[in-house]
Amino acid sequence: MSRRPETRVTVDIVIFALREWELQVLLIQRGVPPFEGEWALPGGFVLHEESLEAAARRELEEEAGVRDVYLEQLYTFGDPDRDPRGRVITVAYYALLTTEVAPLVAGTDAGAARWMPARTHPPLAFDHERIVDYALERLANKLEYTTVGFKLLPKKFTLGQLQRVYEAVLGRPLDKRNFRRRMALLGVLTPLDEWVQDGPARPAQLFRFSARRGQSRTGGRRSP
Amino acid sequence: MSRRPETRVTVDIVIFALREWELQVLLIQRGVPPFEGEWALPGGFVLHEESLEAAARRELEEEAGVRDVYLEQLYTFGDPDRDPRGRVITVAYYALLTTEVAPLVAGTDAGAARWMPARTHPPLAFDHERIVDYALERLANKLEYTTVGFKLLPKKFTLGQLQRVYEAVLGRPLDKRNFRRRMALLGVLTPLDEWVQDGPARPAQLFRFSARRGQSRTGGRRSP
DNA sequence: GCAAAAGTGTTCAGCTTACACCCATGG
DNA sequence: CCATGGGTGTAAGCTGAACACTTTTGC
Repeated sequence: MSRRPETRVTVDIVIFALREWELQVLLIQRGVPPFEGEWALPGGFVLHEESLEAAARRELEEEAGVRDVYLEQLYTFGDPDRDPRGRVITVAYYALLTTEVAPLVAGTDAGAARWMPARTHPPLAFDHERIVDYALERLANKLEYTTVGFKLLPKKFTLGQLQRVYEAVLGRPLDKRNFRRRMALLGVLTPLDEWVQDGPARPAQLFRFSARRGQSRTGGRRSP
Repeated sequence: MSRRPETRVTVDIVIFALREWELQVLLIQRGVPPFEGEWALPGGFVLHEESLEAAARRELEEEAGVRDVYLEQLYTFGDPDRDPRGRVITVAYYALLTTEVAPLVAGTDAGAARWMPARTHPPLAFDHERIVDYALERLANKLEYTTVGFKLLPKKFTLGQLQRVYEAVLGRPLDKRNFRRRMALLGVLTPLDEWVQDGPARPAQLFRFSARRGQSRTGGRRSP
């Protein structure tokens, strides 16, 4: 009885976080062939009885040690030759880590896992470059018509920090007054009675995000 | 040696076309269990050596008899219990048929394949309702910032027909003058020296679509 | 006092929306 | 002559982009 060649399904995750106000992605250095020694996205096989999102969340916990983060399906890549080991179809996700949980990620700067700038990183294994590029594009687009941006910040933040998030993701500077007006118009910012200092300058007011009922464009669907 | 339970991958396609200026989808009546006798999306298993898009195009040809149509990946559905036969992950696509090729589709009104209104159709097998709903939502969104709408029309069309496409997809009436100005501003309409009559009324000028170089938002990516 | 970031309004252009009438044709 | 869809302009409101100075603090 000839065994049919098997198709396997993986999830790969583009994990974004801000580090020193730069948008970075978490990459893993491969310890085994193929692409041994090269950098790749965290990911792994989908277990038989788990949903795709559950697989992605399991990998997030196993490889980055985080849970309850923003996660969204990106695209499914299935070219027959994308993995030299055989037929592997991957469902790509992207995740957004708040600045509170990002530092907790294992191997932050040593070991097999490492944060790298999202736009300038070493060549990646498999077709992972394409996946990162697409995730960047999706994230930048969603920033314009949703409130995903807040998922990269801590619970309390200043308007300057919020603007730096937008600038880091979009990759271009924004006008301070226009930006603040636009955010105010969104109606999702609650000012707090707290002020903090960022540098040797005037203290800035803290705000928190509060999604509006009925218009919770909190970042789009997790699944349709 | 215990055989690991296998995960299989399918593609399912929401095939849209306009019929009598109504947005319809092509459905297949299942001849075998599960869901025997119920309506479902056309689709099938991904072969071992073909890409996901190739699988979708093969199904389009096998089940609808069409090729060279607009096709875009939608989302991947992978809940463990979405198919009673076992673990089946499906990569959903949607396709847009021009009014020229739509009538050629097999079993147009008899047999196992049938066009049904996209918004009011019988209950569907598996999780196919969700897929159709999501495809409708995606299509309506893309109509607003791309030129996918033209993919549902013949090469030559009148402005009235173009407007009916938009109204059918968006599900609401549009203002004629505003619509025509907006289309003109897009700069993708080439007027022809031909006029046709739609009904017992004044003849309408024909136009053709011509994508502009450098801004070919022709409907978005087929793959990132 | 100087460097650094916070905070704050106005103007202009372009786009979207609302809205009504005459025209050409077939029956 | 009437029903049907084709074709056309204008005014008001809204949105996005450009743009500069004062304030508060640490050093």
